[in-house]
Amino acid sequence: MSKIQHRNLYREVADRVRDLIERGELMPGERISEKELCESFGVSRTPLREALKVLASEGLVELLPNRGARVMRLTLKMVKDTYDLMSALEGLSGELACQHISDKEIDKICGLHERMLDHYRKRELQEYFQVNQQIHESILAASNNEVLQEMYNNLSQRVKRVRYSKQMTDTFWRQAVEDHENMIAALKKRDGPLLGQILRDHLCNKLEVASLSGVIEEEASPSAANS
Amino acid sequence: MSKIQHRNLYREVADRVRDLIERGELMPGERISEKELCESFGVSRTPLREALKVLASEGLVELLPNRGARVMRLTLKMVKDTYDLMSALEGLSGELACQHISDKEIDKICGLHERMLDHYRKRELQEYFQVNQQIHESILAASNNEVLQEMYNNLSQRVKRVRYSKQMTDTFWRQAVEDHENMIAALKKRDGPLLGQILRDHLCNKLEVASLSGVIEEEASPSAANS
DNA sequence: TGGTGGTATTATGAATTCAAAATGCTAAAA
DNA sequence: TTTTAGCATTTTGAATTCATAATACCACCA
Repeated sequence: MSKIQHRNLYREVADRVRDLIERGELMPGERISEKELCESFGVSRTPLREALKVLASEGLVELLPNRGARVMRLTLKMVKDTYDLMSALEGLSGELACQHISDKEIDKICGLHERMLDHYRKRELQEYFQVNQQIHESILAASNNEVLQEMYNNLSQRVKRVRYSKQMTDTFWRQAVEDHENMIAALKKRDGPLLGQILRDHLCNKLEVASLSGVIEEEASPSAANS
Repeated sequence: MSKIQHRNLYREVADRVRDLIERGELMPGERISEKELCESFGVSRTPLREALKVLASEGLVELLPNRGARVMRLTLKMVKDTYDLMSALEGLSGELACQHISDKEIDKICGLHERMLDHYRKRELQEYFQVNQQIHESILAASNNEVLQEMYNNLSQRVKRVRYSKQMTDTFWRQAVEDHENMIAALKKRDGPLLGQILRDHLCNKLEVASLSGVIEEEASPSAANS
């Protein structure tokens, strides 16, 4: 029996705004007009304002007192810092996963790994990333630590909108796949410390950061803030 | 020149409620009556409700749709999970600190370390914990990663109210001090991976968890929820 | 006596209203 | 021509009001 979802308006609104930010319809630094959004959602200002408060404490939105809200702007440093954090959390997730994971779950992840290898061999970058992400998500889920999952998802949400333009060089890609081979081995042995180490050092995140150096505006470029 | 603090009511209110929770004037599971709090703060319901939304997404408060707010109840598992997370974050903070920390800051931490040792020798538990905490905070600050600091502080806030009744056995205490000796050594060498490792495994957190097993109600004991 | 149904009360959710701050515009002065 | 003062407009902050869901209470019935 599935739970009855008492959805309040402010939750609904928060989800919608989150979505707008994620898909880039609200750009970083862009002013969020309460009036405009209220009209497009067909709600009054109260639930919208409540939603904005929530999004602010999630780090997606910036509230300037008496001057409204704007989509949080990501500096290169913030993104780097966030990825560092995510690596550490992934490390922990691996360590914990080894303590809790069932044989069946390991099998499932191995299956994903095989599929990933397949996409690697066929050089299907898009599909590769997708399965790759599923593997990391599975490990995170196996950690059996909900606080960890909540935090990781929050961080991931923050940087989601800059997740594109991942150009893999051949050497990087090979190294990443090698990391995954080692991960699977550690997982099968249920060697938590080892899996943790591998995940913390896994260069997938590091790579993304590296490839970002051009994509994000560095520090406050005042012009980008306006309108 | 210090920034002008445009403090909105909802921030003020959130701080006040956070404080009430931290100091145990609002107990876990206790119903939060909007009317009552509004009257005691002398504000209308709007800013209070906004504050509650924020506190909810900070994990301090639980919002039951159409049924009001209550102080988040901590299960033993949640606290354990949170401490696991905090250890991982401390590990990261150590790793990063080694990359950024100045000689002067290292000196400062060494000074704190000496003071801590002194309290250890004199068996001044209270003072020991205080200086101990300052050391960890200094390392966190030296990490130069604000996202990390924000997240650590949030987690710390969540479990603050169960931070008491730390009874140290002699062996534990000695081990903890030994850890600190190694930490200082790693810090002086600026050996990030080593300091990270030590901090992740530092049994201070593990100890606290262990000592909690009796303190917190395990899982939903329905009676504790009411009134 | 225990349980069910229905009404009254209370508390929450959301819209509206009122107040205050910020912004934009025009005009006057340096 | 540029700057600044002052007013009008817009936008945000907070209180109030209205609507709706939850709770408490009581009578009625088995």
